[in-house]
Amino acid sequence: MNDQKQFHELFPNLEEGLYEELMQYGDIKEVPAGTALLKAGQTIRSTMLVLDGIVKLYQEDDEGNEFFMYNLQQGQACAVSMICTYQQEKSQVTAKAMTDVVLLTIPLEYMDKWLSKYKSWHYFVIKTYRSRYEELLKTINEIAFKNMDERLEFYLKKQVKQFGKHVKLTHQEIATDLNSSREVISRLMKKMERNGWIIINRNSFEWIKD
Amino acid sequence: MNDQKQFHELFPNLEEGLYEELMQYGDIKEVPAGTALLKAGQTIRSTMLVLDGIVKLYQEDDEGNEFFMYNLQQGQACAVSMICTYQQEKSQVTAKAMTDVVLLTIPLEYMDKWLSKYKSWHYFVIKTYRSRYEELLKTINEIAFKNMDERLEFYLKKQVKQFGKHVKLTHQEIATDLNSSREVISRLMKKMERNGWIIINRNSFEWIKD
DNA sequence: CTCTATCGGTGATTATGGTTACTTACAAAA
DNA sequence: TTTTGTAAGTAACCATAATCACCGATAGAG
Repeated sequence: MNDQKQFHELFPNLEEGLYEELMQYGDIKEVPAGTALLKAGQTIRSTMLVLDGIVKLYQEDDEGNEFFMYNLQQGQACAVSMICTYQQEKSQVTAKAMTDVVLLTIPLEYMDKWLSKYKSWHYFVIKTYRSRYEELLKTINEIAFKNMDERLEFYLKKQVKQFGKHVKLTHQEIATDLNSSREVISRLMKKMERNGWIIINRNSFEWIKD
Repeated sequence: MNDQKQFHELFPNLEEGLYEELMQYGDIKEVPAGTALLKAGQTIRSTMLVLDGIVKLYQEDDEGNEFFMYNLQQGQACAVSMICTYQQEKSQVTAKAMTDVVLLTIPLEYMDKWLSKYKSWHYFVIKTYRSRYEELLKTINEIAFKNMDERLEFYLKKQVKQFGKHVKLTHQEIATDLNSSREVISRLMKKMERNGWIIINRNSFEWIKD
């Protein structure tokens, strides 16, 4: 079975019985790009594993400002939904499908059941926490110690790593992610172009440095 | 036994056998205020539970700038050391005893053993991750969306919550925690004093608002 | 009691990045 | 082909906070 095979590759090192239960009780959902998967303040009833596509996690404040945290891609799980699922808590963050996305959603009750039943599930959960925690540490590092030009470079490189050299983002979208303004991003990107790091196109840019 | 009793209160809802093992294999360490408990780049071999005192967790960049993340107090555990312990990874953060501190350190091998053996330990680990992750989210919120005056207020309130109305910190120490400069903090605190929020003393301040 | 080190207060200046206000460029719809 | 909407470029200006320079206050050390 194709799904089964692909699943083994995306999430390696789980126990055989766990794969079966994941297939049996997990719910595969296909959502189009742009779908909101998690809203700040919402109560969460299931955990998400990403099978395909890219999901963006970001913070939103009361005035509607946004701040990019990190992306999830295939083979990764949403730590926030795990965390919240646990005690049916409310999310502090927002998640959005950046591309068409295929998800495996796992109802709350299995989260808990599998933790005692499958050691590999336990490790998976821990690993998910750890890597997301580390992403947040990196993000804090950026925002606490660096100026806008360095933060922009870090951000753009991250996008290039995920989407390839040719990234489809407007200056406005980038500005929103960095909680800056379009003019500032345009200025800085123009400078990067003059320095031969990128080529700016309408609605996209191409990374040519390194 | 006094230690045993106190331990039950600090870390409630663990299994009886786990309390015994914690007592047997955990190592109680008393360290004086100012001790570095975790250094960025260091490999970690044990997890820490805080029995008494306050431990500060902060980031440090290459140029020696600091940025305060959160404090741990009695009844809390260090998520970073749990995370790093797991795969013997290197710490990205620094931890320091802010007061005289009593710790229970747990060697790496028991971390893992207890996860399969005691369900309550499992929950404890998960809970620790969750609450620290949420602290980081709040920190990101502050730094991403707020100005210095609001961040300072948030920071000072946090200290008051932990140390009481009378907090012993110099302006320089506060500035370092917020990765700002002493002059900026002095100015803002003077304004808070004029507004009747605090009383400034040499080496300390008192919170009088609310 | 005096000296010295540290802490805190404050004005002036500067740098970073946010804001305002247009302009130009492009692409799809009419 | 003209219209219209959105993206991007740019200059001028402003706000926040970092930096520089200095002074006064206070607490310990001698």
